[in-house]
Amino acid sequence: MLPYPSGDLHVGHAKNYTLGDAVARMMRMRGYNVVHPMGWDAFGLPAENAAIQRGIAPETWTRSNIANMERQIRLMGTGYDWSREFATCDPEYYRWNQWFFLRMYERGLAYKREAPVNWCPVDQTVLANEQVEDGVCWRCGSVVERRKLSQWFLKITDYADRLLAGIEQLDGWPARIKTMQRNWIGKSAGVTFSFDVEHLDAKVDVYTTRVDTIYGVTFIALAAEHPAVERILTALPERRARIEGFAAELRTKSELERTQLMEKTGIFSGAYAVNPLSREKVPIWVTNYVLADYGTGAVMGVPAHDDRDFDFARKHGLPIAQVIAAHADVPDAPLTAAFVDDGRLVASGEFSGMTSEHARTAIGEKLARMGRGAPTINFRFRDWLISRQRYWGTPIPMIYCPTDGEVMVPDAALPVVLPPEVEITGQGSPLARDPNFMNTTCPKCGGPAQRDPDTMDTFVDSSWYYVRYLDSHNARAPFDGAKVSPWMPVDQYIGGAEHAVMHLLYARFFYKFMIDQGYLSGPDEPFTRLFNQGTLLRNGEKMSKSRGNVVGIDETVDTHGVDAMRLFLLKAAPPEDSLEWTDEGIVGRVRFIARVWRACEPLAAAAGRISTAALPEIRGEIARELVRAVHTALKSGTDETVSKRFHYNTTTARLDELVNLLTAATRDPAMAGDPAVLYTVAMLPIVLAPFAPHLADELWSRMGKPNSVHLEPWPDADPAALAVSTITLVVQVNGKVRAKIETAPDIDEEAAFALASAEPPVTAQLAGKTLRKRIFVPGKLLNIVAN
RNA sequence: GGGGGCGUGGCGAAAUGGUAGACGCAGUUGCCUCAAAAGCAACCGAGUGUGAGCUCAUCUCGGUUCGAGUCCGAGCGCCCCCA
Repeated sequence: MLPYPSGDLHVGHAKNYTLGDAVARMMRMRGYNVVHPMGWDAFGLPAENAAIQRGIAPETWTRSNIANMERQIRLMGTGYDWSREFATCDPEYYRWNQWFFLRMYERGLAYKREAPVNWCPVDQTVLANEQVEDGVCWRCGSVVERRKLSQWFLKITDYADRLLAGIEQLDGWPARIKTMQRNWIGKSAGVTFSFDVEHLDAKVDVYTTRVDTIYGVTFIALAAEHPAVERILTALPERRARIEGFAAELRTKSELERTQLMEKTGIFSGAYAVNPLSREKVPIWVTNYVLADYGTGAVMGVPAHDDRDFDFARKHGLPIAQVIAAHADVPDAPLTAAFVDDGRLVASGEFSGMTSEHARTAIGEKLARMGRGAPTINFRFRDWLISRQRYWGTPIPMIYCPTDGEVMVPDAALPVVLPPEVEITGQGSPLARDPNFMNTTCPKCGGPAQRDPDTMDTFVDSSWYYVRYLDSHNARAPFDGAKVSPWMPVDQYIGGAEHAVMHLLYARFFYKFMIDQGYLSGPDEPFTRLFNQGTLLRNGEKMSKSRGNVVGIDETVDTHGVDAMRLFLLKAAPPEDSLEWTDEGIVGRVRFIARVWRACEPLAAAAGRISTAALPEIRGEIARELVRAVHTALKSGTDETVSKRFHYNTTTARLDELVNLLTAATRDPAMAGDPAVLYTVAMLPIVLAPFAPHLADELWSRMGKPNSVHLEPWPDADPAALAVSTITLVVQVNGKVRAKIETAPDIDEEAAFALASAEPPVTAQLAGKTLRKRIFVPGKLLNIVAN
């Protein structure tokens, strides 16, 4: 885990930690070597906001939050290995962010370019595409603006094919996360080809996946920022004022407004393009719904076969030419909506009559022979923009020299340390205002030079931390490949679905890079299994500070105790579901703990003297049921862990049944001193250990055991203990239950039928009917079919 | 619009083609107590019957099957992702 140290934890956080802790404890008890580390994703905006609002230095604020959160996480009884702890704001950690950046720079995977970027006006910084959700900032929710700035990017698109192909190997990941990643990467196969602009020595490249609709092009839509716009305006100066006005208005709009909210509008540029196949002249429009940095920034408008183009053509009175039909004949009725399915080509010259699929190949080849186009693979996602105009992050280790230009900070000069005393106002880049930081010397020529004033996206920090945990204190390298490789990949990753296309994509990219560079060896996917936890709700809403519905860990532990909190979080719902917090529900777990205590504590000393290596002597039915309940609970815990289903809500139900039986037995004078009772008391701490670690260890110590119960193995259930002497055989007539017979588990069909035939309800149902068939499920059911 | 998931008592849920509602919360009753709390015990889907029981019941309608909460198809509703 690498949580953000927000300061004060609520029971929603506890839900996540509790499941991981139960799994880790269970695996450890089952004999595995488990690394279960904890550290801090410590850089990020809230620390700067605290500095602005309360005048506390980001480092001070962060360190005090870490201290408090560590206290709370320890309070929860989690078994983390604290010797591996680090915070990403430690220079010993972030120097390796800088080191990775430089290695990527050397290989052309980190580059600087001016581009229209997402700008959050509230957080005063740029955002990566993954961090813009429905056009708003993922962190503060304000509408994101477009700005053109010079920024650092990591070339994640170089890994697009491998990131996509790798998803197929991730059998242990939820299908929905894999689908989200596939959609985000958004690979499409199409054709890029060019239209000539009439009377101008200019071309407009378009990319399309539907080149089969090329004869239906009735206009070309350009982004306002497209370079051809300027060429056209130079040739047609009388249009300049209107088009520049339109473009200027657009620049202030966000991507969200332009692509989804605003009506699709545009303005005729005055120029025409020539369809390379049909030689038809089509008008070129400047529009608001084509984005400059997506594809080629130009779209061929095919109103008959694209929804957006259809809307646009309707509004501006452009022709709608149908060139694909469900059948091979030309339709006579005009379209009332775009026909977006594949079909047969009509009115498409030599290609008429072909299927869409066939035509896409044929037309693509023709355009290629004409030297006008080429098949193109396009990806929806773009390179990862990592520059942030903020203070509390990893400084970008680059220097700008008037003579030598862009120069890397030499490895020996790392880390570039964040200066402690910087004024943070929330306006502009804080580091840019600090001359002591900014002014440096060029590593090449020794002359005066400037540092990069930006810091890295904090998702860089979390892209490789899981490897650092395996060699946390290495001062010479991010980690020693020989030391970490045997442990990687991570067997079980637990987290929420909110990371589907941010952290989980970045981390996969980073890991592939690390494998490629030989920093460590093994398969190039970092997380074998991923488990998505459901969210914790309160009054039907996600628990969060901003909604004001938080239930704190400290107050919950004060009132009800840690183990009760853990047990409730595990019991109330399966872990992948959302869970509604109720103050009444936890009371049930407090009662459970009290019942365990009342039943076990008086017998602990005696129980501590018996051996649990073998099953106890069974002296009666109560004893048999008790021992069976112990092993049923063991089996449930094992099954849920081995299957990776982690439905410990059902395991806690088995614990309830066990304790209910034990309570009854301890109140029964006939059971006083019974070996099965003592055996149950002795085994209970073991089956409780992963879930209620404090209660388990306290009982264990009352049993006189010198070591912790958490060093004990979790035994496999003993089949002899699970065996039953009688079963309930269900008797059905025509599929309906008519009788239940207590009988021996190994009863055969004939004997079962004989018994069933003696049951009055069965006889009544069979009266006057002919037997057709018998279905016998040994040990379970007999179904008699008759009519 | 496309793709995916979900729909079970008053509530959280269980049941991976074989007794629907385990376990817990809330509730009802009894024991204990001067009394209350706690604890312990019993009940706790609906209808009907004195009762053993019978009938109905897992969003709706179909289908497959000896048997469907579970598998298949259509619809309704909610949630998520992509447009």
